[in-house]
Amino acid sequence: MPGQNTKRHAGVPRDSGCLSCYLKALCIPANLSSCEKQLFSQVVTTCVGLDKRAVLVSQGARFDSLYAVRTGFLKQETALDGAEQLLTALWFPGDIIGSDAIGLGRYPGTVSALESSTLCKLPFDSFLALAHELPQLYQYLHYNLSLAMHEERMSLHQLLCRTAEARLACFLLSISDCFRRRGYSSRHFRLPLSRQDIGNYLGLTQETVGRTLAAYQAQRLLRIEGREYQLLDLSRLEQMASSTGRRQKRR
Amino acid sequence: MPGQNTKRHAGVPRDSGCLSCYLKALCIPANLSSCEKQLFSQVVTTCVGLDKRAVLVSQGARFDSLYAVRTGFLKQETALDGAEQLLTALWFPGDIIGSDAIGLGRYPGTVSALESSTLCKLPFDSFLALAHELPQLYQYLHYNLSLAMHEERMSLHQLLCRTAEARLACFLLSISDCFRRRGYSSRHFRLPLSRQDIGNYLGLTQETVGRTLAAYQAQRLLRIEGREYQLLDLSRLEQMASSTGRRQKRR
DNA sequence: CGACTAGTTGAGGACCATCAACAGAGGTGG
DNA sequence: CCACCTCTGTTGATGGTCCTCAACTAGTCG
Repeated sequence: MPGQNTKRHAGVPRDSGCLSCYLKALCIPANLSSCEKQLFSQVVTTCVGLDKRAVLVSQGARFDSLYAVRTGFLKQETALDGAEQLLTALWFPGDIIGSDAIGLGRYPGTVSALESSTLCKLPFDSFLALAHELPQLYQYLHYNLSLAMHEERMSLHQLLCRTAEARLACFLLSISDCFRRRGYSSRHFRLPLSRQDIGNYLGLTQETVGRTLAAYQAQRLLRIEGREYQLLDLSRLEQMASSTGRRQKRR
Repeated sequence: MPGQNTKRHAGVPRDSGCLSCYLKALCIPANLSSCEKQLFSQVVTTCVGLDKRAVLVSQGARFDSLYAVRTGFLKQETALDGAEQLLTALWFPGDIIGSDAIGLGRYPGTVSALESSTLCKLPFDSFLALAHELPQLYQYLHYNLSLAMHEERMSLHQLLCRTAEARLACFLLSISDCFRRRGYSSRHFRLPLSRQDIGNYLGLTQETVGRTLAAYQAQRLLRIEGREYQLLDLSRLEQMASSTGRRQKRR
């Protein structure tokens, strides 16, 4: 349904071979032989390009494909019946979009690009058909779904009983870790999210997010210029992130 | 590792045939033919009995089996480095325990029985071997992992920006729905959790949980006697549960 | 009986949502 | 060029929510 998208790239479908993709160590084919990667490549039908702010899938649309992120940065927003808008997921290069839609049969939120991005589309039917030949693909699916569920559960349960200060520290550190695992700097990165987006992700208001970040800067824990973040004191951030309970005990 | 358990049933291994189990419509074999259920039955090696408070698996133990709940009620507690203790999952009859351990290779929390319970043990190796024959089992796994991830994500993201009042209403309604789906009363049930447990699940303190429940009773929304809960006004509870944002706007 | 656990109640104050006003950046049109 | 709008982010005042600490009751177990 390309018509639904507000903006799109001219669609430069890059050579979509997984063999030559520099993300192959992060993405699905990681533990396939090169012969199997060749097979897998055939499932990757198109390489989708998205401009900044362009919509990949709309909330409620029927699920048919997973997408692997090649370049860029995407978010998922889920609207509830009220005026409420939750930011329910963020994706980096190497991540798979859509694994929360398999069970539901519909995409549970609107996915859009935070920067211009390129993605590999994996039609789920073809994926399952291939998985019948290559059980490693099934395994990949279990392991990753299970791991994602566990990590999501742990981090959200932790956030539930944390102050705004600790929630933001958790958030920045997990973003930092995402960049680190992908070979970028863990201390200096661009995070193209508004204060409002961050607030929607963490269950805080934009004012609180702004004030807390300002307090961090005053304490020389980090430096922010626009949407560029520079983490200056990772160990103290970690300390704040894991500070137990909602409040500091009085002494 | 039965030796790790503090208490156990004498181990009455009931006839473990899935064909005769009255939960078969809820549990994994739901969409298998009766011939395939027969095959599946052979994977279900033992029927484990647990006394109240007995431990099924300890946090950090190596993952080897899923467990299906036949009767009873279980919880998972995860200890973090601090003194923090989170209640990260609850399971009812028909639920599968351990799907958050597949990716990690270890059980992420200590699972114990809130009432005396019986479970079917499904060694994961055998499960995968059988799934190679019966791809429906793989499908079952994907669909349910994906659905569980999505529901967990949505409910926890909602809780993040809700007041104690709304969090508790969400919690009670979701428990009520669990009972309804299993054919029990959705308005009158026994919930063998302490205030502390509920607080650990929702990110609140036991005092706040107690006070909020007392306020509900004063408003005739529900009645509590010990750990018996009777929901008197479901529609107003639903209204509180979905009340948007953290505070009521002033008028 | 004392020891322990689960639950209740009250006082005080930390935390953060809310509302409002404002500043700067970027885009548009005349 | 300027006037105007929108979007994003900042700052301040105010008060509701709920955490913390403490004291107390009731029930259970030895």
